[in-house]
Amino acid sequence: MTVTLPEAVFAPVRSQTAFEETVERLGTAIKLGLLPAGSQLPAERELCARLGIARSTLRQALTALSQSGHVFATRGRGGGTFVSDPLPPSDPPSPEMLAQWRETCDRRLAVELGVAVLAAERAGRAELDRLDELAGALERSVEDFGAYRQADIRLHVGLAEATRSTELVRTMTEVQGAMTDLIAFIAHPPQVLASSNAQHRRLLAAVRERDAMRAAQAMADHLQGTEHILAGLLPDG
Amino acid sequence: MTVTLPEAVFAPVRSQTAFEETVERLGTAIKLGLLPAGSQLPAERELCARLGIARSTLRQALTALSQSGHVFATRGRGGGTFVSDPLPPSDPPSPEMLAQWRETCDRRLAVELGVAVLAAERAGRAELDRLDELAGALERSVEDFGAYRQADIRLHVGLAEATRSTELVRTMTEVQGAMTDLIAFIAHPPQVLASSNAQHRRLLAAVRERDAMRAAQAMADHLQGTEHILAGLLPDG
DNA sequence: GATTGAAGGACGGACAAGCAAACCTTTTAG
DNA sequence: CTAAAAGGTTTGCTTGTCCGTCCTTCAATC
Repeated sequence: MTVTLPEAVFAPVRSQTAFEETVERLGTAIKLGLLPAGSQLPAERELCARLGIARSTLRQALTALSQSGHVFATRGRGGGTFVSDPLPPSDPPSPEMLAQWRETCDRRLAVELGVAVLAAERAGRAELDRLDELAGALERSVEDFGAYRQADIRLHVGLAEATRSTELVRTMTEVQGAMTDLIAFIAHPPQVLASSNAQHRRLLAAVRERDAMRAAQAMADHLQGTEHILAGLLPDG
Repeated sequence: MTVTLPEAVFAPVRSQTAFEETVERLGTAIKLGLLPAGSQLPAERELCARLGIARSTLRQALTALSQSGHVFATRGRGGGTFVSDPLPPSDPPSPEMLAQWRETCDRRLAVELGVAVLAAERAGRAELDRLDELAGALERSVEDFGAYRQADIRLHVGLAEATRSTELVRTMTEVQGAMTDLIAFIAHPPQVLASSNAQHRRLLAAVRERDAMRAAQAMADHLQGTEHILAGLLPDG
């Protein structure tokens, strides 16, 4: 029996710098609305402690984010760093981004399936109620894709939080960021969003009944929608 | 509606150095048997090019791995760097490792479910046959846990390869490395391994029939075994 | 047996990232 | 008015990484 060596072992090592990772994390959180427009970030001295980086490194990141218009700072007592309102227009997805769309969808599938199953096992009553609320908000915004997308993200991230796995929450936000870049420029007629909502409800119902596999199935159906749309628009990844 | 801010946004930034990441990658590949004992690594000058790092950095990593006894080098023409045979005894899992066991299992669940579903969609005939072979090898080694574990890893990584997603393969090897550290010191009687084998067969059958959800279910059942064992032995994560 | 080429091994200079600890400037709450 | 709390600035140091060069070893080949 021959042993096929996965070439992934010798694939390039991607060592992100602390600066890059910070820009990525905060930038994504802002674009996803996890840090709402107008809200205040923790003070620099506190934030760098929380992130485990030096203040100068954090400031580099904040400078980058302020130059791209995602954030602004005011000085003096009572000042601070705030998320811009309104946010700057998002720029079109890069060619590299588009070339990797399938990998991105695959990662998303993995995270979301895992989250669906674990949430079904672990979600508490309060969390379920909150998720239902979010689904309600979602249904009320089928006419405004920006608002819809934001509520959608909250729902998915909320589901991840219900698993009580910080790692999954982190991955989920990362993946949602990548997906947002991909789908920002795709038309989403209200009918599509409505069917998406129906899938959300089925998903939440399955989670509430602690039926992990039905939740997984609902999630898979849900994700397939986006994937088919992308497959129609983009070349194979 | 209040917005719960995921504290994951401000969680510490972990910026691994290229050196650390290389040790981790090669070390894991060796421990998992992806780089078989006795096999030769690519020449340093080639390997550093493939990994996208400087030769001095690679040498740091190789020095570390040779000091830990995972690798040795011979000089001169026809020489090279080779995986040790036999491998050094693995050291017991660190307390931090054990404290994170649940997060590790959660990550594994996500990856493996995703892999199961995608493999069911995409696995080709040849790949399926190879996976069946691996399952056969697995069944022949229920008496020797070391051999069993190695074959098990090959099967799971092989499944990941069948998805044709390099990202999933990378994550799978990473997660399998973490799992190996966790379960190395847990007794696995042949009966347990036998029932594990039955689950493998069910999984592969579902994949062959392109029944994604049955594959997911089979995988979930399979993973639950380890998780229950760990839950019995370790405090809550 | 001499030569050659391919491999690991070692060193030094240049550069960039990151850290730490100050100190400066602005603004407002009290 | 003043103290406190925030962002803004500067400086020096440490460490990781890269690149290039040269050395050493030793089997294959002529």
